[in-house]
Amino acid sequence: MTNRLEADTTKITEALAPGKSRRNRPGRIRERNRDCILAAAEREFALHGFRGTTIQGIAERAELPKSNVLYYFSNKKRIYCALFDSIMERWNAMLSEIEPEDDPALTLARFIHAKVEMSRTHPLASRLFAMEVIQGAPIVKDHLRTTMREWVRDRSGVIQQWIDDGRMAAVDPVQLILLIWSSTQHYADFQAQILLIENKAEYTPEDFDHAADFLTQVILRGCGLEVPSAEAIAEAAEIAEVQAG
Amino acid sequence: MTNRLEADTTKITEALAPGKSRRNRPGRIRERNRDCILAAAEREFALHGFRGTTIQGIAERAELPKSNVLYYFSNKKRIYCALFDSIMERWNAMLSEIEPEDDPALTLARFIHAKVEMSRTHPLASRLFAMEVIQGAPIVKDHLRTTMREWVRDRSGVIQQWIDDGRMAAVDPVQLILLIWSSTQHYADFQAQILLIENKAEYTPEDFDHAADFLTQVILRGCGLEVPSAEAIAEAAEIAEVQAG
DNA sequence: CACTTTCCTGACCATTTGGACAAGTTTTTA
DNA sequence: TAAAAACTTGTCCAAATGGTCAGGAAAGTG
Repeated sequence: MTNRLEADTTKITEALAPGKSRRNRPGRIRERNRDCILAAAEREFALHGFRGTTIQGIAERAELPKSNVLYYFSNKKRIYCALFDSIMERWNAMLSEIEPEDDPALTLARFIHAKVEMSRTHPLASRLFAMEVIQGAPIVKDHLRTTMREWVRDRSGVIQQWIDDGRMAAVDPVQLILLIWSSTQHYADFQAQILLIENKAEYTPEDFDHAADFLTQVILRGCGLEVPSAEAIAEAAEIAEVQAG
Repeated sequence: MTNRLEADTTKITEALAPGKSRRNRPGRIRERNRDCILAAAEREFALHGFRGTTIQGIAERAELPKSNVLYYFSNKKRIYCALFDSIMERWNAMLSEIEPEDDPALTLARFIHAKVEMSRTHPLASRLFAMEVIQGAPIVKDHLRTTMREWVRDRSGVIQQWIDDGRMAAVDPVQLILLIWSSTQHYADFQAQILLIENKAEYTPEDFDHAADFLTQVILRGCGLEVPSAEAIAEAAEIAEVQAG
């Protein structure tokens, strides 16, 4: 009954205490329930937005009493913020550095594929982010103004260098990043529309591959670049993963 | 005190009764208030989604008592639906027909420009639509399954014909339409993100022109098409407008 | 002008909301 | 194993919600 206000700080026990079995490690209950609540909240918030989501709704989806949810997160906003913390962290992890020496075509192709993959594996996070931004980004405003702005500045600098070196057509680098961002995001955010138009009940894994290939083709060609082979892209992605891991 | 339930049908008096002055034409109060409520509702729904929007909030923005709002629209859902009726109508009006004989480059360029223009003139409608689709399109589901599917089928048929005739590169026509849709929509829906990244308080009119030109360049080139001059695009748009009017 | 229709709105209501809290149970620790 | 810490949850509450309704004001009509 003690730590009510600080109850929603992340990762109390970072590493397992030595000698404790995994099953009985302290904090495991907290971890399990937090994860469960966050998963439920992600669905609810992505479905109804911040104001439209009720704690009761989250609780029901998590199959916990409302009071229990409020034990772990002192109020609705904290749940919402906790979600964005983990979403932003994940994005930062994915969006790797690029260097002027890198190959433009391979780098862009890899970025497109990674972003589509993100839409496939984390569609709810994508929709949640979309909702937040549509509503004026009240929570992630700071993050966009700082981290993401910097991220875009760095990347567009490298792209501009590629252009100056004559390695690709002269297109506005920021616009190019926005184009890749929006067209890839779209598969997660507008899933309902796409499925209805294509008369399908669900995406198949190939849908994402096709989408990524299509986007790579059109955008790279649009930038005056040769489209690398699928193998080359996959290979580049693997190298990047090894470097990151 | 009579027509409470049918109060929210559109356009009671289609034409002005002859001999009536415009100021005193019956139904003018209804029309004015309905418009006012719908404008307020558009902002609120685009900002908070369906569940997150309150009638009280709409009423306050429209500077009317809540009861008055409920006099014109018997419940929240009716307001929401009325909005989508007008949005869909506007879109249908904009999205003109295309023929296999048309020039691919000019037609696509015009479509991109028209869509960006839509993001500029009706950003709230765009965001409202985005919210609706993210939430699974509960209201516009039918429209997407019928009208919009047909629309995409027709267009992609023509594009496929262009490809078969060797007039453009072989790209998936449906994916192409989705790409144009998403990249143009993005400027309205993710306005907050773009402005924060570009460190601006507001869009300038040129921002939209730049965006449209950029997208035209990259997408058309990506489809193996020559990019028409800005004048040619503007001219084609005017001709289309005359034909539509 | 009288009378009908349309418009307006304050008062009201059942339900839901976010959240506080106390009294309990379970788990961890010394 | 007993005390401490962590966890659980039913109960409660004030405020907000969607929506009703009756009764009055204004506008339109013959």
